[in-house]
This record gives sequence, structure tokens and C-alpha cells, in this order.
Amino acid sequence: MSGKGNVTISEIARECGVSKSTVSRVLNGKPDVLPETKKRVLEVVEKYNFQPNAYAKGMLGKRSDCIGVVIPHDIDYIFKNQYYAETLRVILKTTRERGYYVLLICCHDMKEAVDAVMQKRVDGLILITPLPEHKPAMMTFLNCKIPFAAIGRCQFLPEAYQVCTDNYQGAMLAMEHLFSLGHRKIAYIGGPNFLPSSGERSRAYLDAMRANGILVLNEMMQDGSNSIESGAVATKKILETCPDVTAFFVASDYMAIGVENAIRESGKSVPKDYSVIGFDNIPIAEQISPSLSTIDQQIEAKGEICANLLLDLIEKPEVEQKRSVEIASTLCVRDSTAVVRSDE
Amino acid sequence: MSGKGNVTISEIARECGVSKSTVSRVLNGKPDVLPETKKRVLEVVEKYNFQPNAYAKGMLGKRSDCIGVVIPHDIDYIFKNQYYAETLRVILKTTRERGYYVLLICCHDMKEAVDAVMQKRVDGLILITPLPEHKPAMMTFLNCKIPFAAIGRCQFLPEAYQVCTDNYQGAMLAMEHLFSLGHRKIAYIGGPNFLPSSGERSRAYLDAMRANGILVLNEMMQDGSNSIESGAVATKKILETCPDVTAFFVASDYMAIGVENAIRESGKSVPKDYSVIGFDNIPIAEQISPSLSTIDQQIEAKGEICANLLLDLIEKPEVEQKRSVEIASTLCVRDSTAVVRSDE
DNA sequence: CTGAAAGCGCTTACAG
DNA sequence: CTGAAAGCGCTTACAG
Repeated sequence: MSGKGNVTISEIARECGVSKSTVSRVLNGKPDVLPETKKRVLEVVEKYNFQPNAYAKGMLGKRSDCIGVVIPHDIDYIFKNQYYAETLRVILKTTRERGYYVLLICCHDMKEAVDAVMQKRVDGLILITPLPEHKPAMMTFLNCKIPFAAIGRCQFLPEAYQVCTDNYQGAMLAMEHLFSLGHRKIAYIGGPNFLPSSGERSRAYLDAMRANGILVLNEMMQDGSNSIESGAVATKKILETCPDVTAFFVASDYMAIGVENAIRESGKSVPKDYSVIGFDNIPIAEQISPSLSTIDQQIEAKGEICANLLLDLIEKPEVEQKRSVEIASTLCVRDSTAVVRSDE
Repeated sequence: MSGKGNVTISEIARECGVSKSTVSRVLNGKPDVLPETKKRVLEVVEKYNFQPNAYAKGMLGKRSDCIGVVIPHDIDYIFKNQYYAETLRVILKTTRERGYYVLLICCHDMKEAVDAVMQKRVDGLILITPLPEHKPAMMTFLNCKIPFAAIGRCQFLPEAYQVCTDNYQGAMLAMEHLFSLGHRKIAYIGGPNFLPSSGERSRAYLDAMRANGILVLNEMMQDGSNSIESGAVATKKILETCPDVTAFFVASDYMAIGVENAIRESGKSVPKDYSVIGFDNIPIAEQISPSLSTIDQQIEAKGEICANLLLDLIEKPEVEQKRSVEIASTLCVRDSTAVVRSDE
């Protein structure tokens, strides 16, 4: 027993006194092998803990049983935001269940993803929140006939398989919730401009305010970068310029944490003085204090659907799949929203 | 131009009118190629965006330029704790800079990691917080001569390369800080038993209390599971049974968030009524309110050192490396600790 | 400076 | 039911 982990099929074959072909058949569960032969081979395979070399398999155009998960954003941004951690978690879970390895690629310009594809390291790709600037890379995947699916809308490439949230509908839900509690002077803190979802959410905010006949002052709308701190900064500005605001609709839970912090630091309280509603429903939303009302964008469902979609694309290329799946968001009411304060 | 991404070295060679050998030489920067030949080859390579098939390379016993990052714990636990996200972030950053792909393996029993090794998918492995139960798998890696390095102490396997925090020293720092603020009745909330670090931290707590001649009641020590919620639950118990406590030393920042929440919900405030100090210094620690004093266990430094160590092990196997690197923790004072309240 | 040939570890027709 | 041979896409001695 060499113990070096470099046992090959030939050595197994020799030790069993059969040919490589036979060992291969046993390994791959092919029919037409004498039960005794099979048993003997399996014993030796077991003995050495033999695993066929993944490269040799890959050479034959077999699947690599490895997919790439690509997050084409700044790595510091990604790992500070629980949204990506959650998405990654469910993708990892789903792909594991179906027997795939995951190559994790966090690369702004997708170069490494393209390389991995050209090098045939992966059977397919999940792209998390791709942006219009990633279209050339995605065209390459199309040309290479590499299956890929995106989490997040890709209006710039309708041919791409995509699983996305209805951000407009979700944002409307948040606004309706606040209106139902009697709020009218509602401030909005938006996400970074480069994310298409930011635009969809702010559009819903404006439409809802307009539909209710409420004037939106410029000062009532601030942009953040999705960090906790940026949420706090935006809140301070709003509190200074529009103290008569009674509620905040915040485009991400992470920023909403900052909003709660800033309100508390200003000596006011949530939800007595100000209601706050976030967007995403990341796990920490229910664990902060007061727990955060938010829009559940079904991170788990999206990740699971997208992962299964990709693996179906890989395993059953002949089966037609839906190009675009849109998931409705739901309202999640916790302790950070309440009936409007009555001091006005 | 086939555009299918399956251009091979033979096709490049044909189009250039040279042999595969020559193309290979150019690709690998070997000497002795006529400059003109080289230029022509490079042009065609460029034209097709050719990348040598990673499997064919792997077949030759070349490095795969891929390492496995293994987190052998429950996947739900992992991704809810920012400690792992942070560690992953810096590993990804470091390995990328040095040109490696990362296979992310979250598997409780390390089975997938062992398989990946036997299949020769990876050049080496980083193990994040391995436990004694993982010793058999680690022995396999040793036998397979797969380089690996751990983040977290492996007392059960001194042969393993490991980069770890001095938990005892860090915990002592926390206790000294609290003592210096006049606290004596200090409660302790520990991490899960299965983590060796939990034991080291609680030992320091007990030693420090004893050294200061303070009696530790059973009720002053509670265990949590490192979740925010478990921190809150433990705090409630302590507040009920030992209201005269003035400070909390909490074995992880995540639990400390729960401690702050529970104190606030009990109508008391941090740090006026109770001081709280955590352990880890994950990014969110400075963003909660009040910002959390904590022990910085140098997550970034550990990750970077471990990743570079592994890559050195892979690239320069002849160079001797230190088996064990121990990183000192530092005290990080923020707003959650203050001079003891004077009501007693 | 360049090419032909062998070989890495598998699987898959093709014979028998 | 089983084996010998070819071939996947590279690199590397070995010739020239």
C-alpha cells in the first residue's frame, strides 16, 4: 500500500488480476460484470480508498462535477454583506446535495471566471448579481456553450437564465405597510447606483408617494452604499433637514441597522419616534434590537432555484427550462415599525 | 473560428504552421523560440482567447493551481457567523493574488475534502478550525503528501502546520481591561464546548477572577452557541440571578451583540449600567451601537499568513516552514466598556 | 531553433 | 463477461 494517494486504476487492476476496462466498468456501475469480479474489485478499491483522478475524467469530456460561483464585485464589499453569505450558503447546500464541488470566484471583471471556463474547470456557472458591464463575459459563456444562470435580473441579456426578485413589487409592499400605519412623511435611503435593484426600489418609493399625493423633498431621499455606516450617515442628514419625517424605507437591511443606530444616538427611539423598514430579510434583521421589519426577498428560494436550474441545465441539456423566474417578495413585520407618532 | 471555447493546442499549432511542441514552449515561456515564431503563436492564441485545458495539465502531475478551503462545520452555523466570512475573504484575496483558484468545501466530516484530494483536484488545503474528530482525515492528507495548513490550534496533531490565536492571552487582556475600569463582579458567556478556543478563554476568565480573589458563582458563567440569540438568552439568565454583576466578558462578538440587545431590552444601558467586551473583532463589532469593545484576534493576519504558508508549502516544498505560528491578540476599546457604575 | 513520439489516467467502442 | 487499443489535450525528453 503506497499510501501516497496516487493509486491508479492500473494498479487496482493488477492487484485484482483483471484489466483496467473491468475496473472502470465496476467503478461506473456498468452492467455485465460477474458478481464475483465486481466484489473483488470493490474490495481493493475500498482498501486503497481509490478515487479516479478527476483530471483524467475531465480529459474525456466528462463533467467535472464542479461549478463556478461567481460574485463579480469588490471582495471587501461582498463579504461584509450577509446577503451574499446567505446566497452562498444555500447554493453550497443545494449543489452539495447534488454532488457538485464549488469553485468560488470573486472577481470584479469576471476574468477569472472566463479563464476557468476556457480551461474547462467547471461544468457551469452561477453569477450572483451580474451587471451590464459583465455582458461581454456572459457572451463568452454563451459562445463556449457553458451553462450559466444568474441570481438577479439581466435585462441587458434576455437570453441568460435568470432568477430574480420583483424589487418594485417588494418596495411597494414596504410603502403600503408604512401607509397603513398612518405614515406619510416617509424618507428613503437607497442602495448604490450601480445596482439595478436600487433603481427599481426607488422608483416604487416615488410612485407610491406620488400616488398618495405626498410631496417628496430632495432631502428626504439619500443614497447609501449598503454598509451599516452609510445608513447611519444618511439618517443623520435626513434627521437634520427633515425632522418631521416619521418613517424610513431603507433599500437594504444592512443600511437599516445603521438607521436604527443613528436614530438611537440622536436620542430618539424606534419605533416610537420613527418607524424603519428594510429590504432583504437577511438573518441578522430579526436579531437586532428592535428587530427589523423588512421585505423578504426570499434569498433562500432564489439561491435554491437558481442552483437547481443550473444543475438541470448541465445534466439535462435537452430539457427546455424557463429563461426567467421572478420571485415575489413578502412583507415581514417585526418591531421596528409602528403606528405613526401623534405629535404632529 | 469555432467560438466553442474548445480550441486545442493542435488547432493553434496548425493555424500557425508549427508543431504543438512549439506552441507549448511559447505558452510556457520556454527559451529557444525564434522571436517571429513566438509572435505569430501569441497572435493566434490571443485571437482565440486560448487557455490550455486545465485537466490535460493536471494529468501531467502539474499543479492544478487550485486549493481547497475546508470549513468542517455545519453550513448554517458557518454562514451566519462573520468570523468565517472574514477569514474566507482574506484567504480569497491572498490566493487570488498568487494565482490560485479556490474550491470551497463546507463538509462536517471532511469527506468531500478527502475525496477532492484523492481525485487530485487541489494542490493543497486550508482547514478552518479543524477539530480532534478530523484527525483521521488530516492523517490521510499527510499520507497523500497533500500540503495543508490549519487556521486554529491543532493540539491533537502537532505535525500539522497551524496558525492560531493565543486565546488565553487574549482573554486575559479582556479581563485586565475590565479590572482596570474597576469591575470585579464580571460575568462570563462562553462559546460552544466543541471549540477548543472556548476552553482556553474560560480558563483565562477563571484564572483572572481567582488571581483577583473574586468568587465566581456558577450563575455568573453561561454557555452560548456563538449566535446572537444565545448571547441574549445567557444574558437574561445572568441578569435575573446575579443583578449585581457589572460587566460581561463574552467569548464572541456575535454573542456580545445579543448581550447588548438583552441589556437594552431589560431597560438598562451599555456601558452606563453594564460594560460588555467581546472577542474576535469582526467588522460588525464597530458598527453596532454602542460600538463593541473587544479582543482583536487578527482574523486578517491569520488568514493571510495561513494562505501564504500553504502556497509556500506548495510552491517551495524544499523550504522549511514553521509548523506553528501563534498570533497575539490585542485589546480594542470602544464604547461598550466604561468605569464601573458606582451604585454599590 | 523545431518536430515526432511517448505518456499522464481514465473511458469507450470494438473484438472475442 | 472481459481485454487490448485508441484517444482526450497537454508537456517533455530526445533527435535533429
